[in-house]
Amino acid sequence: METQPTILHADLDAFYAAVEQLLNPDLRGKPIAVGGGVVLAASYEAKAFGVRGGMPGRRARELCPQLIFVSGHFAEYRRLGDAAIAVLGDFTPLIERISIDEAFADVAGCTHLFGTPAEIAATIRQRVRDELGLPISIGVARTKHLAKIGSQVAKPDGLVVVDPRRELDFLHDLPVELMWGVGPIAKAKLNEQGILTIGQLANTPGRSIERLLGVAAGEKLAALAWNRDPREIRTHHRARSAGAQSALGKRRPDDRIVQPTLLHLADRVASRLRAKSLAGRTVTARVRFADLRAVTRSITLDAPIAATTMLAEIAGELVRQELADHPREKYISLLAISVSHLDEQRALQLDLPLGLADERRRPGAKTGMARWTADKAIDKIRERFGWDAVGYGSALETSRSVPDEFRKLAEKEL
DNA sequence: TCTGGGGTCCTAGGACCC
DNA sequence: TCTGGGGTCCTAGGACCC
Repeated sequence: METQPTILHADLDAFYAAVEQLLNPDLRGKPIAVGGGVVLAASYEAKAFGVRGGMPGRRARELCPQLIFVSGHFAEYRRLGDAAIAVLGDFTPLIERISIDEAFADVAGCTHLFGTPAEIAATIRQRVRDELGLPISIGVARTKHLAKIGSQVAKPDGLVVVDPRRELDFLHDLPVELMWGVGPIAKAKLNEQGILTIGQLANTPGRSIERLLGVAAGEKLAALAWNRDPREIRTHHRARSAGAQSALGKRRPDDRIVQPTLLHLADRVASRLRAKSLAGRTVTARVRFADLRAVTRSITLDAPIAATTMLAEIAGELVRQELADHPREKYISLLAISVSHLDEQRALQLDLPLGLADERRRPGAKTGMARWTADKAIDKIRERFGWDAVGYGSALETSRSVPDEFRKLAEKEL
């Protein structure tokens, strides 16, 4: 007797655009894009013209002159995304949420209550349609990889159940780029070798794939191509890093730009860490130049930090080194800060100034205790009055190319 | 007319330790 | 003087995913 396919992958179709068309009936059936300077999301009608997420608004308008731009209803995305995932939650607690609009679920334990996995998937799709007004595609299979591919094949607004007896038949005819982990670069390398389908990949010697894509990727893809996917549903993820970035257009790497930008980024990252009683030992700063080449520099500290000004200063030093290493670069186009090696801070330690030892090297600087107190005070005010009530980096308001609400949607739970 | 912002994981070289 | 090997951590870059 075979294992039944009980893994579902559910994926809301063109989610942000679908929400806009739900909220405003005039937009239904029309090519729309959420965003302005940059396309954050496009409706299927717009995708038909080649409009894609991340594309400059101007380019999108060239491709599709009748494209309608709408500013996003980000709070609605949050609400409806959560509501859709909650429908899954009515069937099983075994849910792994991937993003605002996508999740895996394992329904093995509830088929006696609700019917076969295929019936459950059909019910979920109907309920999301009826209760929320949104199309959602679902793949059902024995593994996450097949379920994910199933939902991609099912789009838009479809359901695909992969018959356990026909898994390799299903898989091997599909193009390699449908596999998890095959992006534009890997696809090009594989295609160059005449490998177009997953079946062709499966029948290529493991060694040549590893030579092409590296050992880890080669082994992973070979396993997936033969339908060996050991990954299980993971309901609790621990984030391994937290970061923030800001595109700047094209600017001279001037302290008057760099410092306030880094302070703002540090503020975003550090306050998120403090809210979850986390701190991190490794600070990474990224500078992108005008030609979009980027360099990173990182430092691993002896003790984890979560203080805004300290993070900003360390990032500032890293950025200074990067700029010094590239004296011929006249312009920068992006700054980013990331903190990793995250560690849970015990409540007791949290009330103490972290990195106090650093003060010795900075005579005259604010003490660690003073900084910590200032951070905590800001956190408290924000708890009561909202993020914008107080903080750093207000000078940057005008240069923000993407709304903060959009950023928040992309943040993973720490 | 060069594209936003949040992440994860892998690779490769070097330092350092036993 | 030249010779071995394994393991861990750090750093920089890159591919990929949503």
